[in-house]
Amino acid sequence: MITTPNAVSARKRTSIGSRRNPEAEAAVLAAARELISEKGYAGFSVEEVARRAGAGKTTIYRWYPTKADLFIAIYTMERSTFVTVPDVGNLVEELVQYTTSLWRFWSSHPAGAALKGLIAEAQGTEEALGALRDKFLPDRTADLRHILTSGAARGEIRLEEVDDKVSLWVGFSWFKLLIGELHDEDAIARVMMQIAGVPRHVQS
Amino acid sequence: MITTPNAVSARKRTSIGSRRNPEAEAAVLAAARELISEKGYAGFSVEEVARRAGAGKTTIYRWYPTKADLFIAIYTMERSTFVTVPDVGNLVEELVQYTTSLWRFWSSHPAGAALKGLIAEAQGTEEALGALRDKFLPDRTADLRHILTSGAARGEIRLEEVDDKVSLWVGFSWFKLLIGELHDEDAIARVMMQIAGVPRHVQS
Amino acid sequence: MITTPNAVSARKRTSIGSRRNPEAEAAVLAAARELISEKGYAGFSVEEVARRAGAGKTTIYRWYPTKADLFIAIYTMERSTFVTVPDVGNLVEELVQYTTSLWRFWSSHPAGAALKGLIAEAQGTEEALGALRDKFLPDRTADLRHILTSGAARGEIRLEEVDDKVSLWVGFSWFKLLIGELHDEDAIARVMMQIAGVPRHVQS
Amino acid sequence: MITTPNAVSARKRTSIGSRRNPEAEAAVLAAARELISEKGYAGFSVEEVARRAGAGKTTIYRWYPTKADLFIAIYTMERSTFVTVPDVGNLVEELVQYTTSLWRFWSSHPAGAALKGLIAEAQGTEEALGALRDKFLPDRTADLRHILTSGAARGEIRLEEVDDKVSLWVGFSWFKLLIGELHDEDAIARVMMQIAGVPRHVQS
DNA sequence: TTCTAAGCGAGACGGTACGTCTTGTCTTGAG
DNA sequence: CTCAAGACAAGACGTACCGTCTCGCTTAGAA
Repeated sequence: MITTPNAVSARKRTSIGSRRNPEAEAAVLAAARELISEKGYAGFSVEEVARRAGAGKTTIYRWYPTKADLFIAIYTMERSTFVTVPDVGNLVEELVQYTTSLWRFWSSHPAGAALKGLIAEAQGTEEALGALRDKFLPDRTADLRHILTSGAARGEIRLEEVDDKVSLWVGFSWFKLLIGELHDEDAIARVMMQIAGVPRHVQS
Repeated sequence: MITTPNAVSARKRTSIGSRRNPEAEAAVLAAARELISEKGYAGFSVEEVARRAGAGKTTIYRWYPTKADLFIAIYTMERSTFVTVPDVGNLVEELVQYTTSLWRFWSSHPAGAALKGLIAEAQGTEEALGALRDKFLPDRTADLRHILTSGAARGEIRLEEVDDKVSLWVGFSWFKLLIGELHDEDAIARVMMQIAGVPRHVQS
Repeated sequence: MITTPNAVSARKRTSIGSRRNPEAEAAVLAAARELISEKGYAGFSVEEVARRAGAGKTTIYRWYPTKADLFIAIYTMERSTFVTVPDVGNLVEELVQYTTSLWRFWSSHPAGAALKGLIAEAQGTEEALGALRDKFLPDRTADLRHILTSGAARGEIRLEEVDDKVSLWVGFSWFKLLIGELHDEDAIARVMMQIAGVPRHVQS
Repeated sequence: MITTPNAVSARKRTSIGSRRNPEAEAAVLAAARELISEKGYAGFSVEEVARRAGAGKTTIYRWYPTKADLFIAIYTMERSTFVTVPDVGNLVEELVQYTTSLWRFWSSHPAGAALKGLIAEAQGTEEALGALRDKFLPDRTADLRHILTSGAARGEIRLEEVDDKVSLWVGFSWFKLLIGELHDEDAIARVMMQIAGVPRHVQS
């Protein structure tokens, strides 16, 4: 495999003293992002990232001791930019908007592949599982939890249900992500009503 | 690495002519089962399975061209024996029983690890994804679909909702499996009510 | 196969930075030497060399992209030490001494097996053939050529004959090596006279 | 690799009872011949021969316990047809003609590759070496020996020299074969004079 | 200023696994 | 007893990554 030098990899980068070189960090992340969007989770390797970024493997391992950390970093890179939290005062509507924007984010950015990689990685090592469950999940579901809690405050659902609804929502979205059915956006509206607990006769 | 001979590996097995040797097949499956329950998805390799089973790698690849196929085989080995489909005439109750028995199956047998491995593998290769989505999933959700369809026949839910409820249920269960929270059996009852769509005031 | 640790394999060797570790190189060569003298050309595998040397296969392939290169390295390791170029001012005498010392070298060191391996390997792959013909042969026949050229300078043979005599000599020596008749040292004197072109009546 | 079925492989051949089926034998030899001329010594495998010939591997191993035996069979198949023993009453001339015809035979038929394979194989196993030295060589040098003996009878060389000259001749020819220089036919005349021992002043 | 501490690229190192290939043995079932 | 077919154990092939290590360089800030 020939190293594909590109705009990203500023060649002949070097140390800028006894602290991190943000250029190097950016190059690594960009290369990782590029690689995972090109080849997916398979075909993603630290070796190749280093090659493309023109970085030493050590440099990468210094910042991201685990592949999971790297995936999280790729994921986090852009998430906040693209996914917005709607505030329309209606639970189902908010869930639908939020889910739709997230699924589109997963589809259109390396983020989807990165999350798949993170989940897959978590099945392999205990640390990765910990990172996923205890660090990634709480952070990434904060918005969702906020939406649900607001709904509860408005009386649309009960507060005790929030946790379970989070699990349901995450499970459903991951499932669609993992089996590659993010294109099925029609399901979103139907399932969000279900999760929000809208009575049957209203759902027609 | 010294080969660890064990009960499983009937030594000095050989060909029984121009068709499969069931002994060899059994030894391979047993070794695979054992290995995945010991070391999990990481640390599972065809190489090691062959070593333990006293089988040639070719033999394994002959039957299971993909790791995914092997995971499915391990999973299928015992599933039917352990997971039974309840028939009590009440949707929530049936879902709770079914889910509980499945979660316990995942927890107590290599099956859980095998399924995690299958899902992880599916993130890596296109074939594995196909096997998971188009072969494994339809088969393995048939029982669930039956439970839901029966409930619809009794008028507990509407028939059009079945597909989405299957997705919700699978998503939820996979999620708990993937983040290692199968021990949280209390959630089952609450979430099954939610999935079944039992009105809020009844859920108390 | 249980790894047989031996004197050769300095355990727990590691990198010494971004350049070759001569210790590792030595261990590989020693293991290869040992292996070929033990098991011959068949039974020589990079895998086993790596095992014995306590080296990664990659390490070996890094230096010796082809088995042929490895054979050449083994051969070259000691050749110069053991085979000396005589200088007695008489062509036949020099050829006899040189041939005898070379045959004994082939008999008593892994070198013989290595050369046989190199020749056999060259029948299999084009690169090996190239290495043998264009790299190995010219180098290794330089001494012989020198002996013959000196003889020509003294008028014992004609200069135009040197190339053919080299071919004759190499052919004869390889032949004896390849069919395992290096013990037949009596033939040396007779054949060297023939190659040198000593008239028949003198040969009695 | 896709099996290339061809005219050679009589499909759906079967046993003709309790003795060898000459059709099968022919198919095996033809396939072997074809294979070695196509891919050379490397890329020659019993497996592939069986595939092409539509023969069972067992069948091949029954007749040719060693690869060497198979090579000899391929070689012998055509040798007698193509190489003729000249009889012109002049040693050098006979040697030149004989050598030329043999080199051309090696170049233009699978025979050359087969002989290279046989020699290479002989470096690997003791049986192959035995077959080469004790069975193949005496047979195949009978003609040459006859030529030389006749020359001795005519007084051109001495009878005691025959053995050494055979070695010289075989060594030289093998050498040219093994390093792939059979095209160098000019060398033949010069070297045959040398082997025949024609005095220098005549060689001009 | 000089020294120290860390970051950085490069890439060698011992390993492990991959999926393919070949070897020589074995058995069946048909003839 | 022969044959085609092909399963089987074994293990080598050459490639790809893993995560660790050391080198030799660069720079910033502490002494």
